[in-house]
Amino acid sequence: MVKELPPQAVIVREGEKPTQCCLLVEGFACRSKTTDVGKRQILSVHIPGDIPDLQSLQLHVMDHDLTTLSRCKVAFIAHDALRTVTREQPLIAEALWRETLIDAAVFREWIVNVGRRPAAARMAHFIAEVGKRLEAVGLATAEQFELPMTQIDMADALGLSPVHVNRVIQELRRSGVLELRKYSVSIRDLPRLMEIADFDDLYLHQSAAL
Amino acid sequence: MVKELPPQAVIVREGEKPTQCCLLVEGFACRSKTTDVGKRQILSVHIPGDIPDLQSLQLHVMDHDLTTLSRCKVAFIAHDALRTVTREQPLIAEALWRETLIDAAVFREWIVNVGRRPAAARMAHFIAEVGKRLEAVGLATAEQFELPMTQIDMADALGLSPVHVNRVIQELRRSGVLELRKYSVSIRDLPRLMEIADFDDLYLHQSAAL
DNA sequence: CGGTGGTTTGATCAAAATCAAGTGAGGTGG
DNA sequence: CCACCTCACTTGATTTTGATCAAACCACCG
Repeated sequence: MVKELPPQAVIVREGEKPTQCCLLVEGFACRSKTTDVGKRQILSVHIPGDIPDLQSLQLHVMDHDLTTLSRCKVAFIAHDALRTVTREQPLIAEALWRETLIDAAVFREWIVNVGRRPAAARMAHFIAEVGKRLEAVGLATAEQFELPMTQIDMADALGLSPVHVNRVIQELRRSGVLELRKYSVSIRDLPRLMEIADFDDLYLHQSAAL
Repeated sequence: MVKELPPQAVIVREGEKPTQCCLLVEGFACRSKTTDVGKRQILSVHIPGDIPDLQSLQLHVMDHDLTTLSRCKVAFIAHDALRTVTREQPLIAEALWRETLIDAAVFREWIVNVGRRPAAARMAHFIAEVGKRLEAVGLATAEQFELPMTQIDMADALGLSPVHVNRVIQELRRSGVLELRKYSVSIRDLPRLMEIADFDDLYLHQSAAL
């Protein structure tokens, strides 16, 4: 079952117990949590081909929200159906398991990003990651892609304030590393970006298995 | 195959391709990454019963280090053996998959912790989490347990400087929330700690499935 | 046109980092 | 047995990074 969703639409909310998973067919989505005091943290950004709530197949209650960033086309797959397949086809189960493990690897890198890198590096790392992932699924080059996030969204992804995000972007622009305007990224100096970002794509586990 | 390891022993290192998983039988271990500029970030802390490198069964190259914190007893399980079991017993595969998904849920919470919570809340959250998890496996109460980490280790887990960790601990001590000395934690005011921490154990997914 | 949401700018403030010394408890070797 | 070393913890002073506050600015839109 395929559905069109507008930007900022909640797909699943923390506390819910979904009976289906959501395959992102078109558009961008993100997972997030909000603290006590109303501060939001984005946990991951998702692109077409991702199943951002695949974990709900085994973890019955959502511990975070899943929201669209842009207009999205999503396909819903019933847990029952998925479970039938995975029980009969262990290799498919393993492939899906692997997907969730890559997800976890990205979370780990985000912990490092937010915990130990200064603001500019955080920003650079985030951009580099999204570019790499889009490139891997053939949706863009690593140097040029759409990114339908406001500076406020990026702030929530990077654990920074929106004002500071704005300043970091300007700094990266001024130093000729990248352009970043209205939902679109152009990387001018990829090697430099990677260096600022301390980026190593190992954690994306994109190389063919084994 | 069971092995005794001293504190600070590397179990697996980033870049390696292990052929076995490690079940922690006794002691504490942690996963970590180190940036460019030599800053370490601890990604998770592991207690007896955990299989901290279970992901290596499907993700062939380690994207982080796994190290002991205290003296540990670890059992190694060959990937081959594990794979045989999981292919024949889908329910076991699912249980292991579920474990890795809880792992991921903890990573998500750590992103929030490090990205959006002030230092005292970070500390409190970390302590609350470890207590809860130890309690769940019957190794301690949530109020009183051993925690073989130096303040430097905690700094690396929380994305803070060691000096600041020290000050935060003193503040929590002074306000009667907890004692924290020489590898041992005593929580004096658990409700208050939970409140400071903005702690909700939902993300640990400890309640019986479904 | 006026509203609204996102971006930009400047000024000020606060949290946490860094720097620099000291303290103190084990552990080791002379 | 004691001097000494090391490592963790502590303290104070200072600096830095990034947050907050407040106000424009600017497009796009109904």
